[in-house]
Amino acid sequence: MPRLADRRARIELLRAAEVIFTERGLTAARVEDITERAGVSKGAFYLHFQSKDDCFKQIVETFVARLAGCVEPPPMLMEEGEKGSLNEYFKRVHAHDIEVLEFCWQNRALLKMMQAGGGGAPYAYLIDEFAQRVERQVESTIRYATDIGLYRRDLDPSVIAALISGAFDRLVRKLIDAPSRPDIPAWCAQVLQLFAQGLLAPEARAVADRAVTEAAPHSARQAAVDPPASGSRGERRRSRAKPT
Amino acid sequence: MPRLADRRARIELLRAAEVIFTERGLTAARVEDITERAGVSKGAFYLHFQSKDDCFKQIVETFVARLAGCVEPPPMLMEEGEKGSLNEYFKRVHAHDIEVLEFCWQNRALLKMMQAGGGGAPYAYLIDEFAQRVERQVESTIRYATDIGLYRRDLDPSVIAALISGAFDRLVRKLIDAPSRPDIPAWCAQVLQLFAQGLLAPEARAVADRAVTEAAPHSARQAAVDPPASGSRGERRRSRAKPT
Amino acid sequence: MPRLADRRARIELLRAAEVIFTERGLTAARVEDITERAGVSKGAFYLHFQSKDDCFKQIVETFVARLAGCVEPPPMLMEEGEKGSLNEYFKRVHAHDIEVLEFCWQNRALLKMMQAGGGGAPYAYLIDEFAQRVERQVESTIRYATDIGLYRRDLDPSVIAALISGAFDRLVRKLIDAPSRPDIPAWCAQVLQLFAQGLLAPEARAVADRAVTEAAPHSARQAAVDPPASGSRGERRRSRAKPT
Amino acid sequence: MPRLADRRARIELLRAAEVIFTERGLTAARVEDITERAGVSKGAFYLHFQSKDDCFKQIVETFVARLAGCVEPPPMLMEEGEKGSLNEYFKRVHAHDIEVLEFCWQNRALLKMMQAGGGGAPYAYLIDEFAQRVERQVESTIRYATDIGLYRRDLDPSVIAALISGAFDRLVRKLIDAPSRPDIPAWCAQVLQLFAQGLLAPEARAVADRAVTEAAPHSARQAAVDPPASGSRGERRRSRAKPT
DNA sequence: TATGAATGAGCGTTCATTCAT
DNA sequence: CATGAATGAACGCTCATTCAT
Repeated sequence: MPRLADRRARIELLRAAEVIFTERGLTAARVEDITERAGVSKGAFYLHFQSKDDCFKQIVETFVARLAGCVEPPPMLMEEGEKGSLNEYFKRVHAHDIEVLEFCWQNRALLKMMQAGGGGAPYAYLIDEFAQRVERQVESTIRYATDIGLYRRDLDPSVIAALISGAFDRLVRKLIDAPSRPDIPAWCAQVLQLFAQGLLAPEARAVADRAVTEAAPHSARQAAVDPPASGSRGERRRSRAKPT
Repeated sequence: MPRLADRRARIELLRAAEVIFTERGLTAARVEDITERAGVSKGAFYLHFQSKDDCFKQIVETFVARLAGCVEPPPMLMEEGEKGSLNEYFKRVHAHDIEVLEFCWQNRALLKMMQAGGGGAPYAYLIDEFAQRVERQVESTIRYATDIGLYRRDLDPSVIAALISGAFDRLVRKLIDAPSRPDIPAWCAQVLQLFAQGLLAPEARAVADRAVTEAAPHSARQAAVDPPASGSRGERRRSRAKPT
Repeated sequence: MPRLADRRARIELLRAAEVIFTERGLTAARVEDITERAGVSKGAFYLHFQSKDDCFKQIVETFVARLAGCVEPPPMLMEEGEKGSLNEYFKRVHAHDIEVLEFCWQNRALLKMMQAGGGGAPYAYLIDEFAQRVERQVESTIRYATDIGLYRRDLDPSVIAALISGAFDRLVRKLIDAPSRPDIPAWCAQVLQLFAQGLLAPEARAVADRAVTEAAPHSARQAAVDPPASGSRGERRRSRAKPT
Repeated sequence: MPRLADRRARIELLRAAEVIFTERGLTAARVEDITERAGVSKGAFYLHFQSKDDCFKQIVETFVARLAGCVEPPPMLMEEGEKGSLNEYFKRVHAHDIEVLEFCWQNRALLKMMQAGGGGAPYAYLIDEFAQRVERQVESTIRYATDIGLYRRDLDPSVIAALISGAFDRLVRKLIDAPSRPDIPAWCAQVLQLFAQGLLAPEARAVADRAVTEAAPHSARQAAVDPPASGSRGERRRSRAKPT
């Protein structure tokens, strides 16, 4: 038998590549930087990847797929109705937001690379595509909520979707740039707080009142100060993670 | 003082460099691409710039400075008070937003490059710095508005600032990716509509009611449908343009 | 104006490339060997050639074309007939052979490279093609001469063409390997002497008698010994210069 | 003594190497190509050969030795004299030619490689050396035949030897490029036919008449047409198999 | 012995920068 | 000032060879 395939090599290479691509971008990253960091020879790189581009693509595509899987979970839209269900819905949204941010936190190195536009033009599409997919997702949710009378009718779903997903995007950036793990649930509560009011139709506001606050009560940081403050909320499918 | 020939060459080079850097990023852009496009010799490039990096830096720094100048204009914070002044304030904010977006539209090529992370890691700081400056600006505005009782107290200014500037950032991206000039005032109206409700304190909402809708009445796209929809608003100092 | 294009560079590169390719073959030759020898930088090589292969191809193709031009000259086939014309024909053939060998002598470096199979498989076709073209040329001449009764009918033109062109090929090799310029006319006379007898039909031999000896009288080396020896000849159009 | 597995591997490697070297030449052939084709591991290659060059050398030297053994067999020069012996001699010569061509046909793959200059300059000597050895052999035979009055005195043995061995060389090339086994005896008959006339001294021609035709009667292709055609022959020791 | 993963020297090519004109 | 030929450091990738298993 040949020398046992060093299973660590591939993993070390991927880890090193993530870091190097993150630090320098695709073009400026040198294969040798990666192999040096991985502690393997230059040749070993080509045992695992066809080319530098291939390595980059593998990393990014794999990650985008995972990220999409994490973000996408159709947020089981609210089944209109009783106050209780709205409350439940907010809870689910909040939980999902937390999940997404947790995932981003775990993968902050890669996200940084992608945000840094690491691949240059030829790979930017991967990132833009993802961002747009999320944006469209948000948009369709808004349309639905508007149709059932939950959201205000004077909102342009396409513009609002951009604003919401952009907001969430920035939150992710803030997250991955944080030196130490922030209070993610609190952040997510802020997201709910901010958008609930802006989105809900006047009628809904009355009904949904409190729902938001109840859904995200642990708002650690900003101390659930003002109980009367909130207002309901019906959605906010913010998601977003994308970068660049 | 250099001759005319000089200035022409320099300008052509800068224009060409913008395009090439935009298309390929700093590393992948070749000096020859730039000089070819500019219609000058390769040597001429070094008559005007110390190096490729220098050229890139000049372009980006100049632009960031201009952008900052455009965005910054002290937001003449509201001088608390009468309803009228709040209305006035919203009008000013709206006008300013439009100005910023117009500027971005004019310079969309450069913005694209910057968003694409064109310079790679070594220059990302330029962009991040700008983004952070805007974010801090928004944050301090929020703090002020909170202090004077205009904004809800249960908001974490740092998180909210991120969300707002991220939202605006994404709007700018949407703008510069648009194939043809969109209805910028309408977009800005949407921004006001969305955030006003979420930010204002319950007390203020009553007072400021309508102010938003009045401030941005031409909301072309989303047809100022729902009059009762809005609510006042006190701020939103979002701005932001940054990328990457 | 830019530095004057060093017209010598290209020429030096071609000369150096000839030598290096000759010494090592296409694959083993290093671009740096060539540029070093030419006294220019490695980069300069790519100012004149697209790639190493391109350089090789240029050299070989150019040369093959010139060689073909030199060899081809339709040998104005004999217009059957009187002894005199046959004599004339031999003279022309002899003169043409000399011309071809002279050309080969002038370009012996290149020929060596080609004979050495310098280009490896991917370029061998250039050489084989040339060899085959010449062989077919010889073959059709033989057929013609056989048809008009000049050559023996018991010869297989395809086999004989191979033998004759192979013989000439080897002569060329001997020539280009010679340390100093040999007596080319004498060599060519030998060619005539050898093949005339073997090719001519018995009838023609009587008629053509002497023609060969008269056509190439200066047979320096082998001292025109035996006048009665020879016999006429009607052909020998072998030519050929070499392949692979 | 190595085991069976050994021998099998070695043989497979040699067979594969022959093919690969033939197809690509020494430099361009990759060890992996060879081991893949042989169905063994890359490491196995170095169990049998010191290096790629060593493998190439072994193949070529072995083959050249075998080829030399096949070609060389002193052609038991004619023992001057009676007509009968001349006839016999031609028969032996013809038989030997056939043998050589048969050998070449069997080993056409290797011959192709060698002709293609497979080894590049560093190994061309192997081939050139062989060609020269054959040429010298032919030359000395010619001298001998000239001395005993069999051949014309006006031939330059060195030049004629080149022509004859070159002719035979080309015949071998034609042979090994043939898609299917040609009529080797017929080809050899052509060789005799062509050179007999050109080489024999006038005196000998009368004596030896017919000998050639009788020696190679099966001249299938060119149908032993012309009985009066030939003339005797005393030599032709051409052989030769190839060079670079 | 056989395997094939690992190594690293080596080479083709690119391109920022220089400089003779 | 302008030009573009020349330079050479740098980098992606290949592949002969080694060696742990």
